[in-house]
Amino acid sequence: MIAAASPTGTTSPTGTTRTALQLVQSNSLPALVQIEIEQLILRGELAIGQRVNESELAARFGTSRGPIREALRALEESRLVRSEKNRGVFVREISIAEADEIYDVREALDQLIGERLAERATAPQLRELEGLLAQMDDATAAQDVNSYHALNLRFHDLLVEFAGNSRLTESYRKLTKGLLLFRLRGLQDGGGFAVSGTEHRAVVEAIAARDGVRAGRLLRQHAAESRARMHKAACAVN
Amino acid sequence: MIAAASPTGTTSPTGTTRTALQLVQSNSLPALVQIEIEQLILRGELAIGQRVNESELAARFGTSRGPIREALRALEESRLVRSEKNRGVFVREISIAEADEIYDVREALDQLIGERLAERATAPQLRELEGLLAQMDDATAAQDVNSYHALNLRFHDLLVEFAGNSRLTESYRKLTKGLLLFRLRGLQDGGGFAVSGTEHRAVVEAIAARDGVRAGRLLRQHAAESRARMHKAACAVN
DNA sequence: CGACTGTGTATTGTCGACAATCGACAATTA
DNA sequence: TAATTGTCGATTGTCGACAATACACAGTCG
Repeated sequence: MIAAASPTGTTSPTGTTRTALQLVQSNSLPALVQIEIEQLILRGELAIGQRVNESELAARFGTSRGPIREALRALEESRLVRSEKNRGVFVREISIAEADEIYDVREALDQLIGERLAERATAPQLRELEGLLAQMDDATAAQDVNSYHALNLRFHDLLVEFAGNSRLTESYRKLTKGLLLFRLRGLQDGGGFAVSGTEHRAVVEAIAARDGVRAGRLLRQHAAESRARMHKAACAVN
Repeated sequence: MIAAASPTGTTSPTGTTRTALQLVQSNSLPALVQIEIEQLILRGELAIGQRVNESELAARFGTSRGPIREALRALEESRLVRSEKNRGVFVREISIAEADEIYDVREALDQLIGERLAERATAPQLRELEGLLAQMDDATAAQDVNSYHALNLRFHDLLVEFAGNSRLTESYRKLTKGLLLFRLRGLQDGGGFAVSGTEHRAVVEAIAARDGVRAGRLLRQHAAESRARMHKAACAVN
């Protein structure tokens, strides 16, 4: 599973689930609602391009429309929805041109991530990454696309997390979330299964070798390959 | 002056002021309020760290608290304010460590900007940049710090705009806005007056020569120098 | 004298209600 | 018939009111 979305930006690093008490005390209702709606969008329960009905959401969450509207405004700021005056808010959809723009930025950030990781990654973190690689190999062997996809997301999320720059993490996450809104959802990463495996391993090796420029270059290339796969898959459909 | 903040992200490219009719029709009240509050923060009329009073703002803008709250939630998402439950929202302040994190990302983006500019900048755009350089020389000669600062902001804003990637523009703007929340406001760019001049000129020359790697490297260095100046200024104070 | 407790006020959090607007469909007219 | 206009239901935009909470301050007790 992807790291839990947190409107305050403070994601619990260890992935520990806080008690409901803490959660309701720290986060306000609009913030909770925001997380919930974001999940709805990212899971595809709210279809891309679909209009979001405020009253309906309010009824669903058992609140009034006020908190819902606040949450939607936040989601608009993070570009997950778009809002048309007097018409409502819609789940945002991005074109391939826009996905390209995102990839352009993402590649640059990926390079930075690689460089920083090579400097800062600790031994336990490296072990965790390698553990993930092994799991991904298993998923590949079993041809389990869903597991692989989840592991892949987690892998990249850990990479940026371990880079140790919260702003970088935030920017990167926002970008990747946007990528999930691509019209042709499902082929964001057109089944680049086995290929990714070796690429991932090379990245981790470069990090372990403390070779920043190589890690950066490899991670950037990896993002570029992902983009290329997206193009290929998109062309195959169109 | 810095490019007008637009909560929808669609900044008018030519800088044409739309009619009030269009503005009130396209942008909803919370969006307008958001722009207004953001300006208040960026101009320093709302002091860094200060609590923002919802009722007060509502009275000031002649609305109820609803739209104010929506605007504040959006500003929270863009990290210009932080919100504490049942206590209110505060204008965010960033430490030097956080500024460092932002600079880390900004440097990477600046490099990307330089590369893209060298590919895409048109002749008129180059002329506009050179015109700005001349104006900045004038400001330097007149020792007019305020004008220089405004021109400098505009220069960098044009650079990212001309790079022709809206997502990049958005990310970059959000980052630079965050930088303005640095505790020691005023010395974000510790008076690197004349120095910047030659750096800027070198960047524009590299772009004009269509040398992407050089433009990227120079622009990244320029950001690094800016960061260094911030550190120097901060140390001088502490 | 210091710490604790209980009030009062200011502010935020949430809600339900009403006005404004939009889109669709029916009615009208040339 | 086709285009225009009028009307209606649904949904959003905004508001004022009330509840919940936090903070400051006075009062009390050891």
